[in-house]
Amino acid sequence: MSPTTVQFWPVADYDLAATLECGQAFRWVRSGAGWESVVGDRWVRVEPAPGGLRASWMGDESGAGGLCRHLAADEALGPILASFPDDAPLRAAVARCRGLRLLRQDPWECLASFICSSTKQIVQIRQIVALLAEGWGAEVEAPEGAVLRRAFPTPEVLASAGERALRDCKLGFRAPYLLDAARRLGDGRLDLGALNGLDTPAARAALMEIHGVGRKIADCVLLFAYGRQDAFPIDVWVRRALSRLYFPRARRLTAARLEAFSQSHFGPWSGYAQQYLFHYMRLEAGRGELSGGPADPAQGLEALPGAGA
DNA sequence: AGCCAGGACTAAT
DNA sequence: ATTAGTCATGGC
Repeated sequence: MSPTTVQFWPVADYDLAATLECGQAFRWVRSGAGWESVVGDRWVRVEPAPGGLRASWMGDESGAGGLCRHLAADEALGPILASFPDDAPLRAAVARCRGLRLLRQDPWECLASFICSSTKQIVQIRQIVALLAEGWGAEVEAPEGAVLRRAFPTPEVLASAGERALRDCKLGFRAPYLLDAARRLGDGRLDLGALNGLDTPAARAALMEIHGVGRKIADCVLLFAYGRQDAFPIDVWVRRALSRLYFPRARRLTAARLEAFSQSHFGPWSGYAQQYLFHYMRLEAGRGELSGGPADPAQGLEALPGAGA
């Protein structure tokens, strides 16, 4: 059995490695010259091709539009990068990972994944998400030799999973958090579709009603699943980037100060700028080792350009 | 062996 | 309104 549909999308400025391995999504695995995953209920493979991307998947052509939008291969990146403030940190970040794009993810999968993410390394988040899919995901049609063959579990099936079973997926103290989210979707206390009709502060507040979802995780969901560019997740890496690159002399930076700066400095595509800074910081500090992270994050940052340079 | 990880919650100032 | 302690787990 082999993929039944192959599609080419012409697109400039698309870096698959940066896009699929920058820590916004956790179910893409390298496969030869490309990557494979399960998007929705469809097994998918994507690889770079001259002048664009080549995608293949199981099933007919009906999924083409959705997959193209999911990958943000229908969006021109040039105007986005041109909107960034012309400062040294962003020039360096864009030079390092130009072609990184923000995916348009499924809200539930994104929310559940980032609930699993708190104080976890990206490699561990990937492992947790894989265990959840193996345990409760529906099988999908996949070619011979495919690594991923299950969809991400629905909220209904996870709501019925016991906390004990979830803890066995390395979730630890996050297990009841994930259960709370799944149950709120199941009984209608939270409607992820309805968030589209809310402004970002209201949508953020709705997400933060979930036990285990604070400002940072809510902003990840708003940016990665809802495309809200006014969501600017500040985690340890982004905090490090803002402190080191934009406030090198400040002794103590409050969260409120960083938030105000993030909202005022980066322009209409600030969410994109955030992800460029995040990925750039990890590339530099980790010297290319994306999965494990650096032994000493403080090392190797002296050469990074600051805003005043 | 000790520190860190795409945090958030709770209780105590 | 800030701050410390706590929560699992694994990589380095």
